[in-house]
Amino acid sequence: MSISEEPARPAGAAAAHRNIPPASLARLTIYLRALGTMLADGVERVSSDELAEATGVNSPKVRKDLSYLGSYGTRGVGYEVSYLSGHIAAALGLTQNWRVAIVGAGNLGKALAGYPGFGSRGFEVVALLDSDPLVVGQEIGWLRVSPVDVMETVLERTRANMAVLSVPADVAQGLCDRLVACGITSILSFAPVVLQVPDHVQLRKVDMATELQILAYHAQRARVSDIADQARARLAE
Amino acid sequence: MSISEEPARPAGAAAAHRNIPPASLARLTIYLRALGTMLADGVERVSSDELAEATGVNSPKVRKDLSYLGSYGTRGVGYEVSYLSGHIAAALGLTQNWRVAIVGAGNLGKALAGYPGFGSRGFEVVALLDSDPLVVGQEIGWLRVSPVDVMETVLERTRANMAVLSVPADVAQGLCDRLVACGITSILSFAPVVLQVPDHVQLRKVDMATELQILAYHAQRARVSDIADQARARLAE
DNA sequence: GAATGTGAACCCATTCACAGCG
DNA sequence: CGCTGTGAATGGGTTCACATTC
Repeated sequence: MSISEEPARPAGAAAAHRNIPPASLARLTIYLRALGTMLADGVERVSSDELAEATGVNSPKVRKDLSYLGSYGTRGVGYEVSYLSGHIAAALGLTQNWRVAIVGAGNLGKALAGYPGFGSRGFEVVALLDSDPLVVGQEIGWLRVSPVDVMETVLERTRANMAVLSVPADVAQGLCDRLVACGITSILSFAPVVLQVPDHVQLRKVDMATELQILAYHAQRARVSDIADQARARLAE
Repeated sequence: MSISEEPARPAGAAAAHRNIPPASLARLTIYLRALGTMLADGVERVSSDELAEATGVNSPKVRKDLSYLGSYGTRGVGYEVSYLSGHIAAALGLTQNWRVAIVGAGNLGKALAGYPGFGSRGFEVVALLDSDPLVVGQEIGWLRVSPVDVMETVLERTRANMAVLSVPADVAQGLCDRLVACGITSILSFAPVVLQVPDHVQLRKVDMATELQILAYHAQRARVSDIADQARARLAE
């Protein structure tokens, strides 16, 4: 609850303007990354055209997306990189620190724990959990893998407020339930199953099988079209 | 080209009905997985309601999605699991075998190579490539890691027709270009950068940073709403 | 002059209700 | 009678043009 509802905000709320459409939200994270590299390169100003070029979207879309946050540009000039970057980060809620627990320290969990852009933007991995006795106790980066048995204790001690599930499909729902019971309300799952969570919990899924199958569909279509093209070409002779 | 065009198909094409809307396409892969586990459980028939329940969508949506493939259900009864499963697989182009090259054999690449549901549905990992001399030569599953230097040779020998990019951001575009030059037209990238590819290449991106930031946005909004709720509650007293 | 910000038009996706069929 | 399949209505996202501002 309280998500997806918009009960006529009493106005005057500091950050968090009107709610951002999901499609725009996803793109804002991309703009943010592009702005980050520009900032690192010492670029000071950017136009919607340039930002569009860098992120692979078109410029009206960029402007519309940015307009959901408010007017942070200068007409005739463009956007100041650091200023815009800061405002997007604030709108996304990246000014506070998010403490992430990674459940499942297999290859995927290890890869995620070592993910560079992770620590940077307000995210910190505070716990790594696994059920395998051979993995428990291993040091990954600055962290030691804890046993999942004591997940509840670890989550409380580390005050984690987000979780990543990188475990096999058959144990995902059980662990997900335990995370929810611990009060975690933001979960990113890599497990190839549909997970059930209460309404107040935000669950996002990354699914490689889905992605590959979508690619397969398009590749197949391209092949079929090619064959059709060839057939037409032959007929045209 | 030839993708996203629909030049009045001359009718009579075997598989590949009219093109499936992207949103439906993504869900079809989920139905397919659910049907797979049902099949394994010996379930023979399923209704749109049950399939909806299992996949977390609503039943009219399920029916509409399935209707894009044609009429494979029986009114008053439901769908035969194996029959429907087969038709979805065919529509997605999973009847042929896709040979996937994984570029980048770090933790992520290794995790992907070992991904279980991978080999199952028409996908086979045929090559694993890395630039690190310490990683090259390692055996992961049934595969030996090859040096990226000879990527072109390996791709040709293995007749790979799909690629997964699991490499750091700064080398992703270069490797992507080389994949395209090799004739690869389907690429799944895990690198946190915007990649430029020609129109005829299908590129999909999985981006953990984006996912976490979207979660952060919602979590922050929930928090803000909660505070607002509390304020309202206090005022109401 | 140049580029932002936005209302209006357009297009795709979801929802709904119900006709059609076993 | 039950459940599928689908047109029609609704809602959200994208595109476009242009008024607006520096």
